[in-house]
Amino acid sequence: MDCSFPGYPLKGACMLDPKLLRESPATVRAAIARKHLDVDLDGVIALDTAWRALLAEVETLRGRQKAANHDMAALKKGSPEFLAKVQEMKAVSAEVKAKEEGLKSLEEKWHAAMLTLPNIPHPTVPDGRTPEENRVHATHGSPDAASPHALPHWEIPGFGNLIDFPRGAKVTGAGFPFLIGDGARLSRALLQFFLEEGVKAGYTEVSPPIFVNAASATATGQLPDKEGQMYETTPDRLYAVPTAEVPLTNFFRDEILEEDALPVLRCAYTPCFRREAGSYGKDVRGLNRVHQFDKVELLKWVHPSASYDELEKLRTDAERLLRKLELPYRVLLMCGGDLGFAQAKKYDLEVWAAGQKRWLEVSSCSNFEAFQARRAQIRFRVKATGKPELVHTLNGSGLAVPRVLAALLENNLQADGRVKLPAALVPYFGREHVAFR
RNA sequence: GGAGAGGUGGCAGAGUGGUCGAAUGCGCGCGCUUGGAAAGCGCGUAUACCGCAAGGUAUCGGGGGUUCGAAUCCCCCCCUCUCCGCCA
Repeated sequence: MDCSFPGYPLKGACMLDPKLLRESPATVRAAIARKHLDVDLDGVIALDTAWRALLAEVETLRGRQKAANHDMAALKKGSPEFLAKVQEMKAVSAEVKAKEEGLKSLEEKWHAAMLTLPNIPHPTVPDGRTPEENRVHATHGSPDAASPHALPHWEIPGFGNLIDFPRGAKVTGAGFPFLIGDGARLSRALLQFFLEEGVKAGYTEVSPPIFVNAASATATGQLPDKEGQMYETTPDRLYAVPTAEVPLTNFFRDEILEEDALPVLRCAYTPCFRREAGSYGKDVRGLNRVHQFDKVELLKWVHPSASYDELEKLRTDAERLLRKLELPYRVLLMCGGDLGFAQAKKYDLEVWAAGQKRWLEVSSCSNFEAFQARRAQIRFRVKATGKPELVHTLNGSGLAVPRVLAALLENNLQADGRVKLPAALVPYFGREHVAFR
């Protein structure tokens, strides 16, 4: 039930273009430096060279086999010439077998090594190593404008009536809260609002499977690097999706689209499941970090020439949601060190949570250029040449529900203990106020 | 879950051990023909990798095996369809 994995990703699909490594290793070296990664580039290059040399040897031998095969077809079976040829080719066959074994193991090493090479950051990505060095690209609304009654959402009187962590922990485990009454209703209203806005912005709504197989998780990079971060099912070895990005991106895996079809815009709501292994600390309180949460994801498959325009539009589409919700937020342009392995450029949207007095990430809008597309083999046919070329993929949250919900509760808490909802949400929620009892 | 039938190029569909990257048809592209079109005729029409190039190699659902040689034989897996069972 593992869909011929792990054979799948070895079919020549790696993330960075091997040609780039050969023709411009300096570019790759610079990218590694800008992302502050520790990669043995020289080792990768050595493996690549060795692999190519051995491949040439094996192919030459196979060529001999093929030629002999051709000759033997013309010979009389069982004739002395034929039998001599068989003897001769037995030796070649043994040699091919031995070398192929070496090639296979070398190829695996080569592939693993190639997977350590990160995507190249875009020139507009600022230098920097830590999150503190991300550039504040824009700020909208003022944190000071939030309610003077603001409290961290978990301290709001009656919060437990809307979001029940203890019972969630009893039933499932820590980080799996129940949403009840207005909590559940507000969450649903937000989802509905996000989806409707996504559709209005031109994204086609999709409801994808929320379990994926290993091949899909590999194509989008969850495997093998983040294996421990996903929930895995037994006995079918399916993975609960950490984001809709995974099933959505894989929709076109191993396909060639028509150039006219680009860009393809899609949005999807899914619950998202994350083990969050190893992330403890004070930022995990309340809804800030949970193992299951609802999110609408925005996805784009675009022509390479358009991907940076599309990134700006994607960011704008996500921002619009926060504006309509009248939440103060800021846009961060991620620096090289905080960019992420697969991204060429990334904006984070952070909403102001007035009770906690801190910014919460609610969206991350990224251009992967051809990095994901290469691994997932998603291409389009260039009309002028008839040849396939990799698409560029982008994605961004639009948006993650729990933190938005938290910010709404904190920022709009009134003296009477109720929360007043922004006008845009009222049609979806059905009332103007959230009550905690 | 049980039983059976299948998975070959954009599609349909041949091919049961060798000269098969794969007949034929459709579709598509270019050209001829035509006042123009249809028909007809001719040519072309997968992807990836290696190579400066010439060229080579791989791929017939996936993986493994037998063999000098596998689309073709053997084993395992996946998927689709039909019937039965079960079920929201």
